[in-house]
Amino acid sequence: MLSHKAKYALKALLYLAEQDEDHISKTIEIADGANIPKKFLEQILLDLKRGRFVSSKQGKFGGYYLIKSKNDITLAEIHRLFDGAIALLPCASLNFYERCLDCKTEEECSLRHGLMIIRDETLKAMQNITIASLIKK
Amino acid sequence: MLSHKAKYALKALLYLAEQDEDHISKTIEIADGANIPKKFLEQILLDLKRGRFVSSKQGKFGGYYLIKSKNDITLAEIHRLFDGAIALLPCASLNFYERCLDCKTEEECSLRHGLMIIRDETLKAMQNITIASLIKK
DNA sequence: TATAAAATCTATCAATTTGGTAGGGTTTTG
DNA sequence: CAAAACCCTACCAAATTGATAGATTTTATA
Repeated sequence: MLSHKAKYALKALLYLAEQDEDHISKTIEIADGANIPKKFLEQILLDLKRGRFVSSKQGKFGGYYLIKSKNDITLAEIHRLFDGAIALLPCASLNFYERCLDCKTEEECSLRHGLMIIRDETLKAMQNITIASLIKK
Repeated sequence: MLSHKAKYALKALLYLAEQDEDHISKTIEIADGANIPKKFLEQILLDLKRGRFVSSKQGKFGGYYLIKSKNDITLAEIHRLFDGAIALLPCASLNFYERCLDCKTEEECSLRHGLMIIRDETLKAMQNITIASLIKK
């Protein structure tokens, strides 16, 4: 399941993607528009900025805006940024790999192969869902 | 990600599936064989029993055994039993549906449609991974 | 029938994660 | 120069997770 953070991030990105080109959105505007607690949203927007999905302008009339095309922001990326691995176990993960400590031998654990198949399928599907694809319905 | 419970459950089922037909496995035997903390495994086996994947015999020479074919136990079922919904949000779930409370209108939330696509793909993949498929490698 | 072995039940617990809130500080700009 | 916004750090309560502990019930058999 997605965390609230990831869900809010997607909704915030959706909000930004729906604005006119060159429009800068204030935090409070996004919070109201997407129904997200403002202070919580602040942290999320900072994460999105660190992830180079959005950028910001400070000072009066400042705010946030997309710096990545809505066609290029995928569910997979947002999931990884906020919720980490897409695979079901760390030993089957591409980006968050860790060895299974409870597997007796150092060989592959019995689950790994199957979970890598799941990961590939899920990843493929998640890379197909973009912010743009969520808008046009 | 899978919880330890779900992971241990899969490993325990794998262990049981690899035994001879009619063999009854004691908890301690499964715990040692699959490297699972014994007391924790006890709870998991009870859950698997309630889920009708295994049955048990009490008393001396008792233990656990599969009552569902290893070809019919899927990753999807184990995920649902221990970790709940497969969908990324409750509003996109088949078995654990709940309305999005933070969506302003009562209509579908903007994420729902995309997440249902992911759910379908993931579910299909997870239903293809059975205990039997994990054994033959 | 006593006893040993095994499942089963009920409670508890520490650590971590989650979903926030609070309160400032810093930077920019009218 | 002050307002408006970003930015940062800390804290907090509730829930979840990953167990452990101990008592009880059931069963086979010596």
